[in-house]
Parts: sequence; C-alpha cells; structure tokens
Amino acid sequence: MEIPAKYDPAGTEEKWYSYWLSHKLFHSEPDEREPYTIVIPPPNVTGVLHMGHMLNNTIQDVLIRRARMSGKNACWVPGTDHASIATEAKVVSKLKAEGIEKSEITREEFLKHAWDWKEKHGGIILEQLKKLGASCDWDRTKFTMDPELSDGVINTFVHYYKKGLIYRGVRMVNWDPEGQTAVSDEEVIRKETKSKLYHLRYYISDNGKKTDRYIVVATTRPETIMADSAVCIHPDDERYSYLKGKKVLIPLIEKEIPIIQDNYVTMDFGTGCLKVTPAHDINDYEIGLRHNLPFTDIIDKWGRLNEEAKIFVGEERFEARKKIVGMLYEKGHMEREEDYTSQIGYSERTNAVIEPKLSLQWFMKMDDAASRALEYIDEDKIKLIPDKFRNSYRHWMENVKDWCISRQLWWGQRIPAWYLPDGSYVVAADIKEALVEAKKRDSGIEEHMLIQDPDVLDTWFSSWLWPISVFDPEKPGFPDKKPNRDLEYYYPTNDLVTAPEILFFWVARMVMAGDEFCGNMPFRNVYLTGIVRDKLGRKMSKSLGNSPDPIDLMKIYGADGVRVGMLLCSSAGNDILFDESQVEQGRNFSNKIWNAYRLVSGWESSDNVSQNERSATAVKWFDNLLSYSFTIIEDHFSKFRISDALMTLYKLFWDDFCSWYLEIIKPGRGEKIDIHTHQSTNEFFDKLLRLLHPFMPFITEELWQNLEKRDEGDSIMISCMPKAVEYDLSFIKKAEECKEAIVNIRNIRQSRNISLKETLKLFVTDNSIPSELLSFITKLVNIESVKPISERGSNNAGASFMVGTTEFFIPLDNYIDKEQEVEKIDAEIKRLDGFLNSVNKKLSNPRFVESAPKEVVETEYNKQRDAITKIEKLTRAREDLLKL
RNA sequence: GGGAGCAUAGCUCAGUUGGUUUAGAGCAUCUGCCUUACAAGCAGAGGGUCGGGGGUUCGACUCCCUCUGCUCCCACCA
Repeated sequence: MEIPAKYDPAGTEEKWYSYWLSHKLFHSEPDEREPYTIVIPPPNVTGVLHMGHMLNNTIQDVLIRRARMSGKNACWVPGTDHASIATEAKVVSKLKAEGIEKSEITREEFLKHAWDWKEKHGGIILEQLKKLGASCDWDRTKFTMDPELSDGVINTFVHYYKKGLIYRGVRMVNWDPEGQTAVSDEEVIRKETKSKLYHLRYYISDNGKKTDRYIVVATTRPETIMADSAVCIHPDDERYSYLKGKKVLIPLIEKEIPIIQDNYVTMDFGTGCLKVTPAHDINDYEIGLRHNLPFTDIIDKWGRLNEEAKIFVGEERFEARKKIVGMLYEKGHMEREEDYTSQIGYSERTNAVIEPKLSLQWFMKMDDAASRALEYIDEDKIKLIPDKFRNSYRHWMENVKDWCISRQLWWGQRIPAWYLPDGSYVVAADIKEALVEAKKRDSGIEEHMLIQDPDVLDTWFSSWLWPISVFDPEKPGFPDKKPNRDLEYYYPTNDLVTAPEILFFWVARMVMAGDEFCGNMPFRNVYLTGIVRDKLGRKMSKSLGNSPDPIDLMKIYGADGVRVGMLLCSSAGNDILFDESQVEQGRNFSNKIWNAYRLVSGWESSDNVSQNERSATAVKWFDNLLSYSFTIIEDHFSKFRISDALMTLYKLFWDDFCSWYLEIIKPGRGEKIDIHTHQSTNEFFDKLLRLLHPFMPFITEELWQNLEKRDEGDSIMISCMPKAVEYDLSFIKKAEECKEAIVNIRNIRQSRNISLKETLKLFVTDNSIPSELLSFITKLVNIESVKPISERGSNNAGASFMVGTTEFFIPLDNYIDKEQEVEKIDAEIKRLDGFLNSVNKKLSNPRFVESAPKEVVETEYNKQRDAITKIEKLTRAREDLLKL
C-alpha cells in the first residue's frame, strides 16, 4: 500500500476522536487505582476558543494523558461558567438588536431569552476543545448554573450568612449611569482624558460669616462642591498650619465645612488643599469614614444633580459642570483653570464615564478565610508553578478586602434574601424557609409579602466551589456532610492549570471554599501559564485583530502541530510570543514522524539475514539512550517543565532516532533487514510513539494502530508509558564521541569537496572508542577500514583531528593542501594554548589549590593534562605534515 | 505611589544550592545537496563574554550594591 509522503491530519483527527469517544476512553469512575484529577477552568459559556484556551487546555491534556498512561485513574472534568456580566451583556445587546430593551421586559422573560441563548451558543467552546484533542470526561460536563450547582451556591451563601460573615452595607461602586448598573472594577476601562484642573477659592468662615481670607482648592469636578464635607490639609503642611480648627464656606452655597487633616493629602500636588466629597470619590469616601464626615449624595442614578445639590438641580453632570464654572467665575471664586490630563474610568459596555456612587451591596468578610488560604501555600500543601507567584499571592491575602458579592444583574444566582414589609430581611435557602423565619418576627407575614433581593451573586461566588461542586454539588454549604463517592475519591484534585490574572479572583477563593467545606485544599499544584501575545508582544485581542483563529490553525497545521508549536515555546509563567512559524515547526515534526514510519513500515525482514555487529551496536546504543531519555523526561515533568520534556523528545526522535539510528541500520537498496533489528526498531518506534502521545495524540494513535494489529477498542492512550530501566551512561558518551568523529569526517569531506562515494581510510588511537561503535563510521561516512594509528606510516599526507583525547587521521594524498592543513592545526593549537593558559593560571594560584574542593582541583589537573596531550599530538601531526 | 519580576546568540528561551574542557538548545541565517522516508528534507558552518558599573570570593552568567531599560500586579493624585 502506498503511503503518501505528507501527513494529512484532517481525516485522522476526526476518526480517532470519535473512536476514543465511542469506546468511552475518556470516562472515569472511582476504582481502586490512584486517581489523577484536573478540573477545567470553566470557560465563559458564551466564549469562543482563543489562543489562550489552546495553550491552557493543551497543557491540561498533556498532563491528563500522561497520567492516564502511567496507570492512574485520570479524570478531567470539563464545563462552562455562566459568567454573569459577560453573558448578560451579550444577551442585552442581542435583544437590543431585535428591538427589545431589557428595561421593558420582566426578569422572567429576560432569563428565558438568556437560557435560550445559552442552549444555542453555550456548547461551542466545548466542541472546539474536542478538535484540539482534549480528553475530557464529557459525561461529567457541568455548568455553573446547573440547578444543583446553583443550589450549592445558595446554600453556601446561607452558610456564610449564618456564620456572620456575610453582611449588607453601603459601599462605593462603579456606577454606569447609562447602563443603570454597578459594574465591577474589571469592567472599568481607564483612559487618559484631557480635562481641566480648576482652582477654587474657599473663603474662611468666621462663625458662619464669610471673611476676606480664602484658601485655594484644586478640583477636576467643580460640580460636586455642593457635596463637600470638608477641606483637607496634610498635618505636616506648615503653610496651612494656621488653618487648623478653622472652617471654610463652600462657594455659591455658602455652606460651612470644617478643615481637617489627613496624611492622604499630597502636599505638593495642586495647592495642597483637597476638597473632600465622600459620596462622589472613592478616596474621599475613605477619608469621610476616618473623620466621620457627613455623606451628601447629590447625583442621581441618571447622572443628574438631585435636590441635595440645591443649585442646578436636574442638570446632567457635565452640563452642570459648565454652568457652575461660569457661575464660579462670575462670583469671584475661580482663581484659575489649567489643562490637565488624568485617567478617567469609562464603562466597558456603554463607554459612559463611570460615576463613583454609594450604594447598598452585599459583602463577605475575608480576613479569616484569607489567612487560612495563605497557610496552604506557606506550608507547601499547594505549590505554585512557577513559585515567584507566592509573593503576590501572599500580598493579596494579607491585604484582602471584604468581597462585594452582589451584582445588579439578572443572569446568575439570585441572592437568597427576602425583605419584609418593615424593611428588615431574612436569609434562607428558599422562600418557604424564608417565610418560617419571617413569621418568627411577625406572625402575620404571608408569602406574597416577601420580596426577594433583586441582585444576583458575583460569578466567582459560584466558580470558587467548582472543584467541589463538579463532583458533589450538595456539599457546598455543609462542611459536616459526608462527601459522596466521587468527591471522596477525586478530591483534592491534582493539578490546576490557569492564568495568573485570576490567581486571586479564582484560585485563592477556591482554596478558601475547599478549606471551609472539605477541610482540605482543592488541588496540589497550580500551574500558571503565561499570556499568549503576538510577535510584537501585544496581548492578543479581538479589537486588535491580531489573534489567529485556533480552529483555522488546526485545519492548516493539524491539531498535533498546533499543540507542539504552542508548547515548544511556553515555559510556566512566561508569556508566549506566538508566531505562526512555531506551529509550522510543529507540523513539520508531525511530518517527520510520519515519514519515519513510512521508511520503517517499508522494510522487509528475513530470517536468512543475520544481524551484523553495526546493527546490534546501534540497537544497544539506542536502547540505552531511550532509557536515559526517559529519566530526563520524567525529571522535566516532575518540575512541570513541559516544553523541555517535549524538546527532549523532539531531539530524541528527530536527531537520534531518525538521523542517527535509522541511518545506521537502514538496509541498502533492495536488501532485507535482519529480523532482530527489525523487531527492535519497531519496539523503539512503539515506545517513542507512546512517549509522544500526550503531546501529539492523533498522529501517534494513527501510527501506533498501523504499527501492528491491535484489538478493537485498544488504543495508545490506554497503553502504558515506557519506564526507564538501567542504562550505561558511559556507553552513551562513547557513542557521542563516535558521532563527533563522524561529523568531523563529514566536515573534512565537505570542505575538500570529497564526494561520499569516494571511500576513505581511517586511522585511530587504539582502545579509545569501542570497536563495535567504529562500525557506525564505516557505514555513515563511507570508510573502508579503521586501523590503529600506529599503522598509518609516516610518509602519507592527510587530515588529523581529535575527539576528546582520541586522535584520528585520514590519508588524503590526492586532496591535501599542505598549507591549509597546517593553518587548521595552528588555529586549533592556538585555541588550546589559550585554554591551557587559563587552566595553568588557576593551578598556579596556591589559594585555589588550597581552598577549592578536591574534585574541582582534580578536574583542573585533568583539563591541564588533556590540553597538553592534545597540543603534543597536534604538534607532531603538524611536523609530520611539514616533513612531506 | 506600593509590590513583584525580567535583562544570556538575529528571535524565543535553558543554564537546578558559585567550580565538569574559556556559555547550551530550538528557530532563523549562511554554504553544499532533488542521496532510493521526508526539500514540511539531508549534510556542514558561522554567531553571544552573559544590560552598564562596583563589590564579595581562590573562582561569578550564578551572591550583594548601584545605574539603565522593560514587563506585570495593586492603588491611583484631587
């Protein structure tokens, strides 16, 4: 059967993925084996696969496939996140496009649209993961808003509320006056914006009467002066020390406010006087709390001045600013204005300028949970890879703030709090229980009188339960409940692969929830991938259009090629600069494997051919090298150095297996191969495929199935990972010397234009390289005989070279250019002289010889001896040459 | 402003408690090859003194200080 010269991934990938699925090879159930578990960081249900997912999920698949082949019961749980804000935004804009405003429909109607939308588009990203080869246990697919997972979220809320850790309070939020909702900090885009810095005169008050002395306050928001509660100076600012204890009048409205002192003020910014507006600035809010100042809220949810403002009531905030500036000039309160550029927050969704606004939100106290979550890292129960992230993890845990868990949205788990007619509220898992609680306060309460809080919970309040709830959704909220069989078996999971950006949002909080409800950490290792950037180091984003579509890439280069391409250049925690040439390299590697198979599969073996010494030695060498490589790869994996493990394999396959081993044992044209070598080669191939399988699942399955007859349902993915047996490192090193000699000879041929067809003789120092290895030389560089150097005779010209301390000589009477030859030897001697010099310098330093460890001094003596020997030999070769 | 990190060949990165032949890899480059598995290939070669300066040490890419440049996280100046 003719095998095409190029590997075509398309059909292969489709075929084997459905084969794996139909034989349920990804599915895991608890059994007596050791479990190996990964829960996927659930992508947004509305998401589409991007390069970041590719990297992240490829790494997870490599880990899970390797574990599965190493005899573990491997379970990779997939799923999606409801992503309340992102999804709601998409649904809102989709409805808008259809002419439906969210404000015109009921909550129930909106949620129906949202669920419809989720059913339609929700599965896309998971389908895309299948193209990548992801070996997830799809039977276990979960969604953070599955009914039973949502119940767990509610129970968790009730649990923490009962513990006294959840409370309701006023806080400043990022208010989007256009979108009519609070948005999270992540949804605020800061943009450099040109504005003015106004210098305003605040007259000093004498018992409520305006004096003629004033101070100057700088502000960018003059329209908020009516909400001022104080003017603040730095306690150490001597310029203003006379103001201590005095009061000033707010311009225009002449309201008296105190002068206070706080370290927050920067003395050399503006005038050193700060107007404090606690209801409309986050920093002023903090100052207000510290100094117990009144909070005057003068801006309504539409961004207009309200009654509290007293003047310009009903004016839109920017319109009000213009008008008030005019009036300030008019009344002599404006000292001056200057151009000023600052970072202003805009809403990601509506592009409206964010208004800091006080509002009532739900919070969770974090200090205690955070300090316990920190212990898991401090005590090394959870390892971060790379561990440079420890510091930032610690920093965050030690400076944690209470968590604002309410969102003014509809898509998500609704806060289980019900308000009574008197304004008080009860918290309960459902309305029935809420009613029971409410009746305790007022027996006259009926169910219809209870009104549930309209807000939903922050998405992270459900995803922090993920490693628990995918196995046992009923566990969250109940620390004392016995875990079900799955949770008991799979938890704690092993490795979590995620991005450093969400180390705090998600990873740390999972640790807290795991500790709270399972009394244990949710995972042992956290592998933090970098960000995928483009060649120029820019983050890949839709708006820049610099992100290739992973699905297209897989079509062109094959899933295996893309996986290899991404992995080769991505060490943990480092960003990866993605360039299509990397993926090309991955594809080329697939093709190399394919062609190696083409070669080997075409061989015919025969009992009549006996194994020659050369083939036997090659088999022995590669067998040792394989074992040695296993240990190297094992070591890389133990340190999560996945790209190094892959590179080791890449070179093992391409260089050692293809370029050396196969070339050495390759039978001549039309010849048959001996049966032993053939068999060994197939075994090597089989082992290499198994080693490569976690990285390149598709091509390795295809070739493994072709290599010999397999039973239906058998698969490389459930075969076992080769293990290291003892190996002879010194033999591997001798083989390396032999390879080096071959490279030297090739170089000699090329630089003198000697065709490979021309047979040469070789003389070599006795007993330096085992003669069995010398047989490689005769084959690969067409050497007719290898003889001891003592037999070379003294009157033939040729080329000399050395490998280690072994001397080689090739007679080249017809090709020799004496001068050129001497030049080469001279250059080498010069290099060695320099080297010897540096060694001698060390050795002649008595303090080195005295204080350095014995082995180190010993090595230096060896270096010295070797260099001297080499120089002597080369000098002799030079003389011999000159004699001719 | 607070915190963390990085700086090694053209590019992307290794270099594991300072000492194993005067720094390694992959890619890219250059040269020669359509050699009967592969031109998505084969063979060979060139290329860095480890950001600058200072220090510790018998010895520094590796430890300390400093300067320069860059990146990320957090908080953001009225």
